[in-house]
Amino acid sequence: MIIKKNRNAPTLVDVAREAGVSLKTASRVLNGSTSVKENKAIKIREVMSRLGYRPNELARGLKARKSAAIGMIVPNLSDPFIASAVKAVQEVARANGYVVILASSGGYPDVERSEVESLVGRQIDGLVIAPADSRNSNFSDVIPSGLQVVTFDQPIRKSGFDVITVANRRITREATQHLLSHGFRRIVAIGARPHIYTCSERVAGYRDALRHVSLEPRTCLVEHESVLTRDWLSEFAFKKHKADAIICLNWVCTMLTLRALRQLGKEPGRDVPLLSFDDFELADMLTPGISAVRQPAARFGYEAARLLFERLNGKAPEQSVSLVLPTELILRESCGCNKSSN
Amino acid sequence: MIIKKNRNAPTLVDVAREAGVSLKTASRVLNGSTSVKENKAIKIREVMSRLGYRPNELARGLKARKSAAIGMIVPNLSDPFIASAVKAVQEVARANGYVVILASSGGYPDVERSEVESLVGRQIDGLVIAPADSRNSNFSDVIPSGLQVVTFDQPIRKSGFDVITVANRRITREATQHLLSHGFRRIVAIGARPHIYTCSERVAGYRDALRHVSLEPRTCLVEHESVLTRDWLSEFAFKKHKADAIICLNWVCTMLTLRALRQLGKEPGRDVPLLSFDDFELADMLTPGISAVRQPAARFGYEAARLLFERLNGKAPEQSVSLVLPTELILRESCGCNKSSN
DNA sequence: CTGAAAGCGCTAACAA
DNA sequence: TTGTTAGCGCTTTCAG
Repeated sequence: MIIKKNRNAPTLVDVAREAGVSLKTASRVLNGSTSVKENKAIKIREVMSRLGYRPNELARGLKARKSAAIGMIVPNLSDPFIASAVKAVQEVARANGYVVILASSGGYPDVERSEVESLVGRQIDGLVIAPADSRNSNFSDVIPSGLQVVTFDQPIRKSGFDVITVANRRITREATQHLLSHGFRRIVAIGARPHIYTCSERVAGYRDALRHVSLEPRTCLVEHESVLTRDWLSEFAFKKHKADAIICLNWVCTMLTLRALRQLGKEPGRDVPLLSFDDFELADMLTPGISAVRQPAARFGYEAARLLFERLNGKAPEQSVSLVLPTELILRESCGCNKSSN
Repeated sequence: MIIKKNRNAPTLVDVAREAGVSLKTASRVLNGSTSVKENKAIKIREVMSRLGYRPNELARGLKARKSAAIGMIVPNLSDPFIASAVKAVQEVARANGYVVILASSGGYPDVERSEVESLVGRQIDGLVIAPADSRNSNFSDVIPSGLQVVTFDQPIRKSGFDVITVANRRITREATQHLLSHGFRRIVAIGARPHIYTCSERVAGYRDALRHVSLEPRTCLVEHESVLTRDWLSEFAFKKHKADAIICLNWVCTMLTLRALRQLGKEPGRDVPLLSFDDFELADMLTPGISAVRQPAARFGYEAARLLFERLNGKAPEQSVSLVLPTELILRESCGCNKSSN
């Protein structure tokens, strides 16, 4: 129970003493300064490895006023889109000698805010964040002026942070138009958390497409994904809107809709044509294959991290940059394509 | 380009000065000590919030010799099983006032080792790790004696670390026996990285089952998942072993096999009965549904973190604990069950 | 109940 | 090329 006082963890002082040099000289070799006599340097390095010396990054950070750590906050790690982005950020960070502190907001602005505060307290040098809510994510006031922030997936309004997105509205319009081109007229859009940016942009794109052909939009939007059940779908998509096709506005919605449809005895894509915003593993393995809008998940992470490190290295534009990544509309069968070959 | 000297970030000294008390008194309030006159405490708190004071955790950690951070190292964030575990660990850590630094090894012991060194240098208080390789994961020598380590998914041999696993061998034996019960006789096991613990245990379980009925094992093991292509599958599983059923030994193998089968014009589960070690989203949505061994992914994370924090709080058994989590064999149709209802 | 002073491990002036 | 001397922001004896 009592923690043994480890006379452990050799410090730079130990190294210096052992090598018979001053602290500063040891520090110099640690930091790769050239101005140290080669023989001393060798000796010091030898002592370091003999003692198993590891510099204390906390102390370094305290002194240098930087931690060599970046924070990353995401709403939901279970979403493969997010997982890919995290992975990419971690890789880029590592390549830059940085470490990433990962937090998750669960999509709640208040926990997001508290996570930001926690990370700031840890003196992170930068922050990559997929905001919980474009409008209500509220932490600009706790970001110290030196801290670089890059957002992805959705922007934070009036924040001035760099942002990486896709053309949500345009691609959703195109996807909807594609569905229209198959002759469907009662296309319902299924989305969650209608107030968040990505959802509202996609809804807007969907509306654009319908309005263009003078059709009435039929949206089924839930406050929270958990509402999206079989009965809900039956009630709204079918009883109310008489859906003859469905477009799901994010990955979670697609997963839930697929399952709900099955429970209603309707085969997704066959009995009910369907298109998914967000592609996913196995989308092509379902029968029929699910047509989808594909976002470059890993690239979100790469670009966010790249941008962040450019800023940290002082080589980035003055103003905040807004990067729009390309998307792809992957046509498989569920949208109505290639029915014959099915 | 030139970083502006921010006369920013108020420190405790600023707070104390502003409140007209000594540094120590401010510190006491910060740490919730009771022995401070209420009126002073109030004043200090008021100043803190007015100044937007945030304690510098680096400095705290330096002094306290602990960072309130734990490290987590995983082989592959894209694997949903791993993602769930990470999510769970993060949640538990947050609940304990800790932060998690996430690193990924890509399955390579040498990068894993370097990540461990990096984390240790950051003075993490604990480490949760899904080792890259049970036999070759090699970093015990860089773990300071005070650092608590919990491994999951696979143990590290002779490490003495706590470990959380499932009964890989038993459940794979049972899964194989289930396949046998359907009358299949040329069941091939497809796995990757045969030297790692989970793979070899599962292969052993598979062998147990076949040996029990005097059948010859037919294993198709690749050094790396990337080898698992359509042609490879055709060559080994079918030309060589004449597979009449397949058992995939992990998620990645399942994904690749599913796809390869389709490319060979064989419908997984219909033309080739199949069972997957690792359940996955949509396993039930494929036609036929894919039967699978389900590991309690999130529980791996919860238990690992729980155990770690028990140790950090000094309330855990002296000796290292080995926890075996329950698994489930989810029978859908791909194994040969319920063909009629299909 | 409160404060002065020392120091966690490291780096950065500033000499020597 | 080297060493001495201050701190980074915080906690903590140990006196008052």
